[in-house]
Amino acid sequence: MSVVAVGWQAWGMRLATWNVNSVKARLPRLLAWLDENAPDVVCLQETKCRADQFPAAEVEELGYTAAVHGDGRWNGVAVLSRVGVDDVSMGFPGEPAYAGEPDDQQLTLAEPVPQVPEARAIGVTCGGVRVWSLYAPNGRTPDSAHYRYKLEWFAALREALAAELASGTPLVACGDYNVAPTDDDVWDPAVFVDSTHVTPSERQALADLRALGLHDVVPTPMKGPFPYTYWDYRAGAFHKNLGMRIDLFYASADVAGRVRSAYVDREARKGKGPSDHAPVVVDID
DNA sequence: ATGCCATACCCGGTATGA
Repeated sequence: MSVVAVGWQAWGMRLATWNVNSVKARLPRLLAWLDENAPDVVCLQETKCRADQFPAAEVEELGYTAAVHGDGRWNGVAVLSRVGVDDVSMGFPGEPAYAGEPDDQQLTLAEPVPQVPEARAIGVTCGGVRVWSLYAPNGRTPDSAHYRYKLEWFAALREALAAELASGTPLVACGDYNVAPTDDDVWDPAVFVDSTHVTPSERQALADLRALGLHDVVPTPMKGPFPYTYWDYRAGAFHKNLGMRIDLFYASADVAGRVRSAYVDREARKGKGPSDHAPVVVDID
C-alpha cells in the first residue's frame, strides 16, 4: 500500500511545525516525538546546522525523507516527509539578504554581512500539498536595519506565495513567524510596548498574507485559554504560562476547510532539554 | 507539577534569540 501515490485527499494527513532550537541538540527528543506522534509532514525551524550536518539518516530510520536548507550556526529550516518530497525550493524568488547598514548600532566587524539570503525558507511538495517551512527574521528592535529587513522579507514572501497560490495548489505556509498576531497572543502586551513582534507593521505583514487567501489555523491550547507556542527558558516562564503565539500555520482555503483538529503539543515543552517552542500539530481529513 | 537560559563556535567569551 502506498500512501505516497494516493496523497492527502484520500487519506488525510498529519502536519506539524516546530522550532526545535538546534536539530542536533534536540535530536533525541525529536526522534522520540516523531515516533510517538507519527506526523506525515514536519516543518522544522532553527535547525542551526549546515545541510551536510543534518541528521538525515536518523530520521530516515523512522521513515522520513528530509529536505534541508541550512547555512551554519544560525537559522536553518527543513521539511521531513513520509508522503513524498518533490520540487524542493531553497528560499523563494526575491528573498532579500540581510545587510547591516552604517547607522545600525548593532552591526559589528565580528558580524559578517551575508551576500546571499539566509536559510529561512524551504518549500517542498508533499503528497500533493505545497508545504513551506518558514523562519522569519527576529527584527531585534523597531529602529534597526534588521527590523526593516524583516518587513522586506515578509513583503517578498507575500509575492512568492501569491505566485504559487495562483496555480491553485493546496498550500500551507507554517513556521516561526516571529510576530504575535494579536495582543491575546502575548502574555502581557505592556511588556512589549516599543518592541518587535507586536508592531502594527509586523501585524500588517501577516494581514497581507491572509489577504492572499491564507487562513490562520489557530490551534487549541492544551492548557489555559491561549494557544501559546513559545515560552522563554528564563524565569520559569513556561511554568507561569508567560508565553507567546508566534508559530503559525497558514493554509489555503481548501486545506483550511479540511482541518479536523489543531493543537499545541505543550507536552513537548516539558521535561529535560526541551526547545523553547512547542510543536503545532494539524490533522487534515 | 511543566521548574527558574540555551545554542554554536571555539575553548572563555561572544552573538543571538523574542
